[in-house]
Amino acid sequence: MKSDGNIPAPAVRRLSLYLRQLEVLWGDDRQKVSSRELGNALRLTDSQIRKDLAYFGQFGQAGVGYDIAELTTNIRKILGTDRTWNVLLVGAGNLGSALSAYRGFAKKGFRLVAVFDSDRKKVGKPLASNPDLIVQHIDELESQVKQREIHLAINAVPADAAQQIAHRLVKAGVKGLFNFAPVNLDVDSDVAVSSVDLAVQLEQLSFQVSMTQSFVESEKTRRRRKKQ
Amino acid sequence: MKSDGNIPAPAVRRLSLYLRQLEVLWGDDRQKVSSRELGNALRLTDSQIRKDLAYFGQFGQAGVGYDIAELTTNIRKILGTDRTWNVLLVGAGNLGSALSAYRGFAKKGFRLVAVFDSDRKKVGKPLASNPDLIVQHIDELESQVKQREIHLAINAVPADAAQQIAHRLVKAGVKGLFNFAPVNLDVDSDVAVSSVDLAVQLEQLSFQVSMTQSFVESEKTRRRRKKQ
DNA sequence: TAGTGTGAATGGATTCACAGCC
DNA sequence: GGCTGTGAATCCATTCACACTA
Repeated sequence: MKSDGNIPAPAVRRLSLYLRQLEVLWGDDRQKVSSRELGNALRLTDSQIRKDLAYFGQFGQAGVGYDIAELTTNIRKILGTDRTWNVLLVGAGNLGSALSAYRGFAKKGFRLVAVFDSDRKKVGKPLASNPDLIVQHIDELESQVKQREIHLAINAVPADAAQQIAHRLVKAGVKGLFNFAPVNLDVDSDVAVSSVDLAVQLEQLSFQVSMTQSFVESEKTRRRRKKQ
Repeated sequence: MKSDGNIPAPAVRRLSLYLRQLEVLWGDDRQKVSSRELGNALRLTDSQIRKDLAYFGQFGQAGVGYDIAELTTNIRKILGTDRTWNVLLVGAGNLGSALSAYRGFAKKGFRLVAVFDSDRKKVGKPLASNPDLIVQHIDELESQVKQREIHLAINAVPADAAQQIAHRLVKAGVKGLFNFAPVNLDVDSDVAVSSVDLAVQLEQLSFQVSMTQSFVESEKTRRRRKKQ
């Protein structure tokens, strides 16, 4: 594998999509795939896929394409998912609870090993949506991170607590934060943060829908109808 | 407001972040803010913020900055969130259920008005995490979309059903899809799609964490310790 | 012939730098 | 003096086009 000669972030994001598609092809018992075919499936150009992969090494065979099993293995290595990651969850509310039940994580090698909450009423009880996990009090956080070698955390606490929890997680030694609170987390530069703001996603849809001419027109006629 | 003279997608994404920060400032009873100050809070350059806003109009005052209330109103208009959007949810599983309870949507003017599932055991019952909503059978989808003027949908069904549901939603008249399934949805080009793949987000963290030298080093010594 | 890997060309987005305004 | 709005310059990502290989 090539060394990190400054790889574009968009390329890394697409790597995950390539992997997802390769897993589909693998399930279809396919052996080889070309950049063209991958591109068609993902609505990307073939040259982009070749360029992205070339950042990391030479995985293809001219005239043949890429070996699906081999490329899958290689992308997993690149993404660091050729191992199991222990993950902890902070926040046993609705969202946290749902995330703990999400099967997709385990499929990719992410193992949820601990759940924390500050609410004493929840502590000591199993999670409804995943009874294997007993909620621990947030003050157990630091010791558990060390004992169980946890490097990744999902932060599913309310917005007003998110920054403080992030700080504690980082101080405890967590290296990557998956943040659901609608705030910009401030952390050391050697800690990775990936944020999903659910409301922002809907806002983006709102923008795109509002832009499309067909929608604008239909809204106009709707309002005309109402006035009458 | 300027007409759509081809606006960069990244600029639109940042608009949501500006809005989020403006709401914080508004809560602090602030009147004005400069691009510099906004930039510091969001870790962006001041010129980027000015350029982004300039795509849509002239909202600032030289020497003074931007009026917080005014800019907030303007960005809401741009994003199309100066109105209420009716939203439906498909999939009353763990994730869908959690999403239905998420307060953040309502705060931004997104009103969840219907929930659908194919499981007859769930139909007719209220959602545990949001008892105001009664789960309807998926076959009610088409009529409800029309009757209740629903333009946005959250798709929280399993991966193998996601494409089929997306197709039905679009055919029923939904114009924007918020997709949680780990698949590339194929829809008409006038329909907006915004996808969040939770496992992909963790994969990206895994990559970033694996890259940092400090992590690589600590893993090496950990393995050494284990061998002894 | 089919398809990769990659330098060169293009296209976009970000930053710079400054005129103009409060 | 402080700050916006914006062309120009720079930086980065994507696409093109083709030499090369199986």
